[in-house]
Amino acid sequence: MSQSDQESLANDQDDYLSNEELRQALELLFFAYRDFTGEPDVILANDGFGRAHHRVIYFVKCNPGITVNRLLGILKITKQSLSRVLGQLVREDFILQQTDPGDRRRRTLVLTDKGNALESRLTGCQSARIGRAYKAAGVDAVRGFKAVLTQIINADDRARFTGGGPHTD
Amino acid sequence: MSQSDQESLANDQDDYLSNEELRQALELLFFAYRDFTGEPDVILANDGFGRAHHRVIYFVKCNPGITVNRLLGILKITKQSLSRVLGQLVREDFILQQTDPGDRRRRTLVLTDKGNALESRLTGCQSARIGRAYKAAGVDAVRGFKAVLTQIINADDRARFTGGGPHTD
DNA sequence: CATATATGTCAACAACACTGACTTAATTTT
DNA sequence: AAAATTAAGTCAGTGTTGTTGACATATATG
Repeated sequence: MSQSDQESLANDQDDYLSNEELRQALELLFFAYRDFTGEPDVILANDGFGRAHHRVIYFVKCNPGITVNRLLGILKITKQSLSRVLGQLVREDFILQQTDPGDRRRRTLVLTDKGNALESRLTGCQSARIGRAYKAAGVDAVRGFKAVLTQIINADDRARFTGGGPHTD
Repeated sequence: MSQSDQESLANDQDDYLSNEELRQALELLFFAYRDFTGEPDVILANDGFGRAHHRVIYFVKCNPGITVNRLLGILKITKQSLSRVLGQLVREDFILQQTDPGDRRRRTLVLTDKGNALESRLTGCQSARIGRAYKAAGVDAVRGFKAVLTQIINADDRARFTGGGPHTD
């Protein structure tokens, strides 16, 4: 008996855990993420940027004064990958990078006015999409949406949402 | 008054539509999608494949006999991008491509046994992740999860989920 | 002073998307 | 039957985003 056959039998009792239900979830995530990122990608392309720039701008906005190392921890990419993108954003005056007075090895990052303006445009269209979806689905659905998404996230990053603040350690 | 200030005022009445709530949704989607795709990426790398191969294998599995054009419509990438990935999968015997007898311009795609085996492994770990999340969050949360994700998807693809069958036109 | 940490940089490489131009084969339309 | 359209494939070039590995510099900590 194959693994998937076993799963079918095991899940026959709970139809919300059936293979078909799970398969639908995979597709929902694929299409939702594709469309969720589609609009910002167009805006970014105008400035010669990509999705990676968006992520950096977003997390600097939410964590003003964040250091490069902490940003790497959130994004989980190599410093060489971040460096290319971050360097562009700093050179083109979207992000201000300053030496941390407390520990002069560290560089703190904040958005410039230019960076804030771009961040607003990017997050604006994503927020609008989510807002429309939230409104159409209703407040109870939103609770479920967040509960399931939180559980999908790996345990080590889940605390960022179940706990209190941003928690970027 | 800035755009975001206007939004704040407009949304102060519904706290589930506040800027902070929407911002949290953006992050949930980012982290959930990152971790959702993390495990399959490792498996794919063993075969020298990437996420694009996964998507092709997945949609061929769910739509056996699908044509190249319909696959392009689902993935929304260029035929040159698909060609590279699909060509590899056909050459390495994960996908069987045959001329459609009804319209000999068309090529129909199905997974080989080898392709089915890989698909099971890939979808298996994603299904397991979703299954755990569903079980932990509960059946009511799942209903909300699907309702919100469906609304996030662009209207033209939303019918794939609100309606009956796969509907890949 | 030695070691560890934070950051940056150079080089090479791979996956995956894009545009644009062109070809071949088969079907449909006129 | 000729013309137009559709389905699929190919070649060439480009850009974003990630990777590994090696190395450099400044600062902090032991």
